[in-house]
Amino acid sequence: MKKPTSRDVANLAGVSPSTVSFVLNDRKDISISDGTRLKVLDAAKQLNYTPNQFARGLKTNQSKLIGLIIPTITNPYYPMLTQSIEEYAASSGYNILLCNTYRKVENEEFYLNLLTNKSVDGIIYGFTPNYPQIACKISSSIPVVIIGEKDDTVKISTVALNSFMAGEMIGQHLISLGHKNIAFITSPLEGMSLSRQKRLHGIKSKLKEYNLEKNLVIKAESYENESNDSTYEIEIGYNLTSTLIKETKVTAVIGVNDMVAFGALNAINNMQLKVPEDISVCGFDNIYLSKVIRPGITTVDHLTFHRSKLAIDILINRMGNGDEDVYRVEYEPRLIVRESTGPV
DNA sequence: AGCCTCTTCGATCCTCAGCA
DNA sequence: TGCTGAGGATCGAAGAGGCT
Repeated sequence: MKKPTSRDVANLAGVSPSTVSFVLNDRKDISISDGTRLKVLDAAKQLNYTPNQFARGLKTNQSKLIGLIIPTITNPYYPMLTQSIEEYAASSGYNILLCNTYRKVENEEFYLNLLTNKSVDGIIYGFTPNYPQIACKISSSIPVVIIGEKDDTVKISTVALNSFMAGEMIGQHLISLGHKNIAFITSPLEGMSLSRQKRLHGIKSKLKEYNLEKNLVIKAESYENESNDSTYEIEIGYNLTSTLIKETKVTAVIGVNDMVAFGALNAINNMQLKVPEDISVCGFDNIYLSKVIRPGITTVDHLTFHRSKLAIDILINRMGNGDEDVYRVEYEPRLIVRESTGPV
């Protein structure tokens, strides 16, 4: 069975292929009689015709595809990001090609090359690139926008979140509740995780303001153990918190993200302690689960939808109008206080 | 064998002819 | 003169076929 083409539609309707193109693309600058228009639409419906996107791209030099690169799908933050990007891109007539790097540099490079070969119209990074040199090189031929950390050395438009401020917000919140012994638990801090480091710096800076910096306990999983298992981050939170409670007298635990905070919550519950009466727990990202579980997790919202929308707008502006400017937009995070944090 | 030219795929769009 | 719609060039890559 051969897929019907515009020529088949034209033959059935008794018009030329160009007339089919005018009608189906609803060209306002060309007048077509209502009778011809109806004949074309009927023929297209009868044949169940859909335009061949590759052929269209051949002529227009547009694939209407945007490549979205994310580091993992196991953390619900990234599906949330993907969904908001997909929805907004669709409303502008674009489709998304999703690439999951599993936080591996070689996968990132592979997908960048794949997306270039697939002739996508633009690329969105859902995180700060681990390979900025390659991303910069590709951005000279394909529009690229990063939804990640602000980095002035990278000449790519970036829609960032102030992770330092996010850390400060959490720190200030816990201090205002009277917490003096605070722990920060995290997946590996080495190498690639700029946002993890900035969150920590923000927390440190706020504690320093109150002369509490020395009280901060930092527990990080080692880089060698980083995995793509779907429960990996929850396990880190669980294991690090279990050790923490045995070894120290912390009254508040900050997870590097909500998933790690979930693990902390489980560990505390398992040790017959109460959240927040015995230990307060908070995280970052404001994923939907942090609102659903009990107690709800105090966290920092990333304004994911707004940032996704802006990233697509910047990308489409460059794809459509050839806008060469490099934009660096930084959003201020929002603290979301829920039941998992309380007074000491 | 190696190189070059032509053809093919399907949709789009510019140009132009026919007609009222 | 304006409306309508046909003809054909064009896009990029791959394969076929011809020539040296």
